Amino acid sequence: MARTLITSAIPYINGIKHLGNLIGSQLPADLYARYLRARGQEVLFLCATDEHGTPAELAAAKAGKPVAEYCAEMWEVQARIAEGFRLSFDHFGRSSSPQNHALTQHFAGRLADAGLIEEVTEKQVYSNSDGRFLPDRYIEGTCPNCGYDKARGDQCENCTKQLDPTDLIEPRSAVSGSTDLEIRETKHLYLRQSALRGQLSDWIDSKTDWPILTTSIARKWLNDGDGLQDRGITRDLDWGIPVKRGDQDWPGMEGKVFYVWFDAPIEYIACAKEWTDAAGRPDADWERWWRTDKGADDVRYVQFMGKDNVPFHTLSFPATIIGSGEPWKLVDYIKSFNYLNYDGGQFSTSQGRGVFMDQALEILPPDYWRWWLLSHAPETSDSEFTWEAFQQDVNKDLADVLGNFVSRITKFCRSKFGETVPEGGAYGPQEEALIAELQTRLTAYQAHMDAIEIRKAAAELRAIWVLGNEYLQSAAPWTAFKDDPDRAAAITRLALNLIPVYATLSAPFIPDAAATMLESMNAAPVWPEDMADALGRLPAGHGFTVPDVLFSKITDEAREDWQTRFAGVRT
RNA sequence: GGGCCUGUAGCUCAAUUGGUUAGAGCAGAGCGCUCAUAACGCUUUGGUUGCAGGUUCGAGUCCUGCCGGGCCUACCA
Repeated sequence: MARTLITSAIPYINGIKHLGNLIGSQLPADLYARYLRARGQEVLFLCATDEHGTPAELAAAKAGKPVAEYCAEMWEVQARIAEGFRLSFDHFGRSSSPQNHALTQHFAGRLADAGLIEEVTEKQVYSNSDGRFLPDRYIEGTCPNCGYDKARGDQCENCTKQLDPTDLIEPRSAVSGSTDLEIRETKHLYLRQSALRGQLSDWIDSKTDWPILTTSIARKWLNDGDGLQDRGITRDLDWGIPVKRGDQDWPGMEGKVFYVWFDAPIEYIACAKEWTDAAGRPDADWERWWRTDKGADDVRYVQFMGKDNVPFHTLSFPATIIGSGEPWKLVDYIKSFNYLNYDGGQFSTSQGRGVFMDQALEILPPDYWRWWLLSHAPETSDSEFTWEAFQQDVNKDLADVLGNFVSRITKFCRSKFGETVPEGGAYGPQEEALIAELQTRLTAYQAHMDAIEIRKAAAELRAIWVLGNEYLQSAAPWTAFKDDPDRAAAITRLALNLIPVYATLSAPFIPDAAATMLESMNAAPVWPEDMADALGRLPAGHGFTVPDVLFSKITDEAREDWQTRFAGVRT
């Protein structure tokens, strides 16, 4: 059986993510995982929280909590919200897990043994009053170029000039505002990515089926200037994975931790071990997904991420894996996304602009969000969320086209034949034409889903829903019932059979509604490989119940209310 | 500054990689139906494909320039 390993970019720990983050990786990954499972594939779908780094420490300090405690709490919050959106992770891990500590240290040791680690002494800005080294962008000051007084140490946002922290006039800590800064020497480990440039370049060149967005970003980094640069993989922080060489201490690196971008992708692997450890299962059970020498050579590995994550997934992480010299699974396909904007601007976590995942679930069930976000996934360019479009699209697609179809045929049947699939009549030319059309569209739908063309798949699915309404309109069982009840029975029987088919096909997008549809029809989710077959599955005499309204509509009042409520900044 | 992406109907997006008359959904207009969540179906109005050149028998698609939007630019993650 085909096997697919799916990972979603792991969300950072410092707060609740917004809808732009959701559609950028977790939601499309979930769609694909659910689809492949429905097609009978064995799937391992992993995600986790990304917990290390300066922002996590600062967020914890702001919350007045030890960073470990803060992260544990935020992991709970994110895990609960993920459940709320029905994200079907096989395991939702933590980059701070013991498994990731051990594995990250293991990789560092292997890379060092391979001669791919270099120790570099460099100068960093240290803030005495904050008691910490500060990353360049956490230093603020006046731009020497344009005079902007909130320029960051890496770049001035006003004139876009790239800066060094020492360029700033009157530099201060962005954390505390303190000007008590000094330059200190510190030693760090660098991953010699430049030594792997040829291998990485060949590997990227072999990925001819990848989106141009993905490969062009990778090539830019490979070829820009002097080519791929070596990268520091350690930091002077308290919170993180202590620098070790395998299980040995690393002389001279005491008190330092690995850089978050070094350990975060490794968590994709460690997460699989967390998954089997939690169930008390042997390592072989996760290694068959990750080690090509232990059964993973037939696994297809697909990653989902926003475009900002592409360099780390196309270069840094593969450099870690290739450099280790061990037979770990490399990614086979990367699906990357552009950004979702909010009502004319960007969603912003730091500015609290837009709709956040917890708020979204407070006002509407997950299927509404899933459908709209997925059917508008920013695949080719940035896309935009507006409340008007959201209301209009969701009401039309979910309530009018799909929900009302289920409602009209179940209620028609109940009033004329009772809550039982009616007996009598036979499928004729009209039914054959419908089945042929469904089969054609099903093939297209599957092709789009296989190719992870999400918007196209959503459009095709919607077209499949529309076929049900077209059929009812032209077959008009309410007319036939008057002088040919057998004919009306056959039409009704077919239309009722559409419900479990629609539920099964729609489940990756709208799992809750799909479950309700199946439950009300007393049916099981069976993928309709053959439409004629699938539409005969509910036989005459099969009992069902008319479901409650599947999707109630978003009223103008509610939309206006939300529009106002989410216009400002989250407090 | 450099690199990459992008610009198609009022809105959101297609267009088999250079091939006939540029297509869908929504919104608008008209008609039909009465099973249904005032839902559904049919028909229909919208286009100098950002602008200006060029290559070609043929350009939304390729080339050049310009204009607009976006992303990245290696210590945020």
